[in-house]
Amino acid sequence: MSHTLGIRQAQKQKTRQALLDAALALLEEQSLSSLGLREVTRAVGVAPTAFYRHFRSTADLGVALVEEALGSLHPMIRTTVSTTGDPEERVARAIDLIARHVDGYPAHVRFIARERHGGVQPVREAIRDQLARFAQEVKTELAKDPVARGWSEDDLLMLAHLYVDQMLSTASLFLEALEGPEEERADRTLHVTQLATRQMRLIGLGRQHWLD
Amino acid sequence: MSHTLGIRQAQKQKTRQALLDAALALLEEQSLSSLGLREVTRAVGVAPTAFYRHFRSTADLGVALVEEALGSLHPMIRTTVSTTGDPEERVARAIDLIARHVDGYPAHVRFIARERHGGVQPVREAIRDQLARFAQEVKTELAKDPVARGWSEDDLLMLAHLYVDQMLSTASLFLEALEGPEEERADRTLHVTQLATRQMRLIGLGRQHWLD
DNA sequence: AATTCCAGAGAACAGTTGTTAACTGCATGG
DNA sequence: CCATGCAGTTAACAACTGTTCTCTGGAATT
Repeated sequence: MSHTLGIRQAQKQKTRQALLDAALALLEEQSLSSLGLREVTRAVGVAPTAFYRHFRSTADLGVALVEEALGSLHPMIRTTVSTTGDPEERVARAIDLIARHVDGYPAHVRFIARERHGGVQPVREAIRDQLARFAQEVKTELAKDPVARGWSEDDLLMLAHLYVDQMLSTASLFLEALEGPEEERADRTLHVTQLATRQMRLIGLGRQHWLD
Repeated sequence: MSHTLGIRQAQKQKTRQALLDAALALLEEQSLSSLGLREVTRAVGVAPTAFYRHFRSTADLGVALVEEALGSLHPMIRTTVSTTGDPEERVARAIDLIARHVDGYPAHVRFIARERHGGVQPVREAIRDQLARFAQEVKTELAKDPVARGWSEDDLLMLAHLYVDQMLSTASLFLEALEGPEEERADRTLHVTQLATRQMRLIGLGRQHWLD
């Protein structure tokens, strides 16, 4: 579908990606609202004015980062809350998937956790929209389960939001474990896994007895 | 207990509080990591250098704000998860308490939600510590309930953390409803109340069937 | 081969930032 | 009453910020 783009466009996208990468790295130690455009271009090695060829402002760049961090994550949702296997196995699989994702893309996870309630409105909205999409997808996945018989649409969405929040909370905990000193890492990761497993299990129990 | 402090100390505390108030107001539209010390002193109407008489840095001020926002909240915990009344009534009371608190101190709630995963490490740690204290208090309150018979200490703390996270999430939703346009406020507040009620109810169900 | 386009460079702008030093005036304790 | 302490002021600093305008070299188009 995408015909090979010329040298021109390719080089442009390359610098654009370099700007996004540099920004993401800088955002490990600060918030988006304090990220300066000069700071980003300096890290990439281009002139400050080059920034404007790609983004209107750092807030604009932030919205693009939301897309990069969450946009490609939708296919994963289906497998995370898939219907196959017994409940206990499903919980273990979901948490393992979260742990792996945090391991693979820690900066993305940190960015989302930080800017979800951060100081830049357009970015907050972009994250909220993406998470709402996740909740919708989780909802349609939940609806497939026989346990969902007799559930109202509202209740399904309510539970979906609870799951999405729980996933984010767990991801954030895994990230904190990852940031700590090397020697504590294994212990803390295990601890988070156990905590998250039991919380998910408890929510699952509430789900089973919802219609009593 | 506190003997009346002299004119000198009183005036100092007054400016200190003015700095905290001004900072909190400025933080409604940005994050702490982008808050400048000059910005704060300008808003108060004092010289920039006066700032140093009270705080080493804006990060230091942030830690003081955490104390102000959460420190005085501990007595409320007991009533929020109190043991009296039937489960449904307790849920309603807890959510009503949260809604009232968000109404009374919206800036404090926003600050905590924003800086919990924000870009300033000492502030993150201060919030984490306070929330851990909350969890401990919720845990001892949960332990009083007959339903908690046979629960391990770990499981009690696991549930306590789940409740604390849920409270924060709910508070944040109430805040969003409060920030929206006047005409939507009532509707959105009601919607959040219903959502939070059902989520708490579901967690309560999981709690009841935990030992099956 | 000649022309247009455009990503990035360069220089300059007014305004901002945190931090230092030396000061002033007034409440405080001897 | 007088000497000390200290909250807040004033002035100055080098460094930094976002944004504008002008320019350039090479890819893209004709």
